[in-house]
Amino acid sequence: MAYKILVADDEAEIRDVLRLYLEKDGYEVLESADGIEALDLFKRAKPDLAVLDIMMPGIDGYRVLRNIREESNIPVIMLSAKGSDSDKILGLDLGADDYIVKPFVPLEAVARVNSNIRRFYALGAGSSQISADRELTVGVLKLDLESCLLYRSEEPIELTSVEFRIMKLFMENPGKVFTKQQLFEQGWGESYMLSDNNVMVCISKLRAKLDCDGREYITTIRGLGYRLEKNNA
Amino acid sequence: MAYKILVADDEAEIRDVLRLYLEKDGYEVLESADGIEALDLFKRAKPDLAVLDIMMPGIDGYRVLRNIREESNIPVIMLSAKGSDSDKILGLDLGADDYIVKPFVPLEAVARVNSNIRRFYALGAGSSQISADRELTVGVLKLDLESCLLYRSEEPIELTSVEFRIMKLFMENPGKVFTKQQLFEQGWGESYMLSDNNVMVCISKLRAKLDCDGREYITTIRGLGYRLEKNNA
DNA sequence: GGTGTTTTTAAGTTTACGTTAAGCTTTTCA
DNA sequence: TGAAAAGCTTAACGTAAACTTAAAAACACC
Repeated sequence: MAYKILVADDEAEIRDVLRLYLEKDGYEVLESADGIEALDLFKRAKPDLAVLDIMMPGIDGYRVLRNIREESNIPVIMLSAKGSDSDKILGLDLGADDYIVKPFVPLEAVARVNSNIRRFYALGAGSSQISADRELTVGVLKLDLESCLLYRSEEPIELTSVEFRIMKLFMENPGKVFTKQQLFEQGWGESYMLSDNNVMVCISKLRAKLDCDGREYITTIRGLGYRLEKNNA
Repeated sequence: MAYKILVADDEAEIRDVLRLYLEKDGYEVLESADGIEALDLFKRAKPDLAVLDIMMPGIDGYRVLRNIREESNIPVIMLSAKGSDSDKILGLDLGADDYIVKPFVPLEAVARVNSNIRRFYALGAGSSQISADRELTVGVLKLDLESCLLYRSEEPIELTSVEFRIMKLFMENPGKVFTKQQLFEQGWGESYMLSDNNVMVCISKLRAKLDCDGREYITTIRGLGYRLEKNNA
């Protein structure tokens, strides 16, 4: 389920920009134009993170923060117009987790939201550390996902980042055939493969690293793709 | 038999994250949402280690800690919202073994649990050592957490604060690859990395300090990050 | 408030990875 | 049997990433 982000700022423009960017990143955005509305929304909707402007009519951002902190530890990012350090310190002392100075680059704001969500909930897209095991084993091959090292019966083999991602896919699905297109997407993170030669070179290098001769580990299925053998020697 | 870890926090999210990570590491997890429940569970289930949030409804973490200490020396790790050092000192004075500041990186929490379990139960079960680890050792490298000095086979090396935090992360997870983003968060305590050059300069300085030549200690994995070698000379 | 240290910034250099291309090998099917 | 297609391998190359250095800025400690 999408994380809910509470955005409190009296300027509609800021709210719009943040909404645009945050929704593009898959967040659900709740807006409020002042502190009272923000607190109300916080209590009703239970957002997962709050972005609070400091200067708002009615209740200012600090007081919203204090109120939030009385009952929750969710990440709170403060927004401030002036860049004076005293603001920063005050905000962080009151329990804010991060700080953005206006005017800001939208991408920075989104990066900070992402990062705080990731830190606090540790479930963000891309960090598959939770669901993933720490190592994968197929026959005598073992891939250590922490050190990014491949072992062939205890002997360590250094991999490049592309090789690592491809080996990971293979070892998560031993015995399964992957097309060059699939391997390309996994290794390069892009979908437009202008030539399949890249993949072939990579497989070639991998085979050289894995195996002095023969082809015991990665089998070619002509016309289809490649497969990591389940029961390797 | 699996070690039993008592996790007491009023936020379900925190409990969930900790449960997920701890069970991944083979622990049995007992949850409680407030202090009363925590004490009850402590008496009934006899956990091997407790993680206690300080701010809980009803009985707070400090009082739970005091109650536990009246009859047991098991390792206790306190959880506190981003905070003042006085909290930290109070907790440690009351007999806590370690301290985690929210928001925390789950992996750090697990590392601390591991470390406290190892220390307390490794040599002669239940030996009454209460103080936390004060040094980390990886091969010939030793990091003294009190003096913030790094030793390479007895030879002391001065570190700056950023270098220290990064070395600490490395040495708590020897062999593990960290991205520049992760190193930045650890070293600078901030989430938004404007440029990765900082991290590279820091690694460069560290390598210069560690090692007159070569690259035996910190390895670059291009496209992924850096790794402290487990078995350094 | 001045001085020494740490961190940031910026620019120039180096390096290693992925790309490309060309020639080779294997497989398939007329 | 042989030609075409698919796959393989190698080595040179270009480039983006990583590295290094020095100077500027920020910071911390007297």
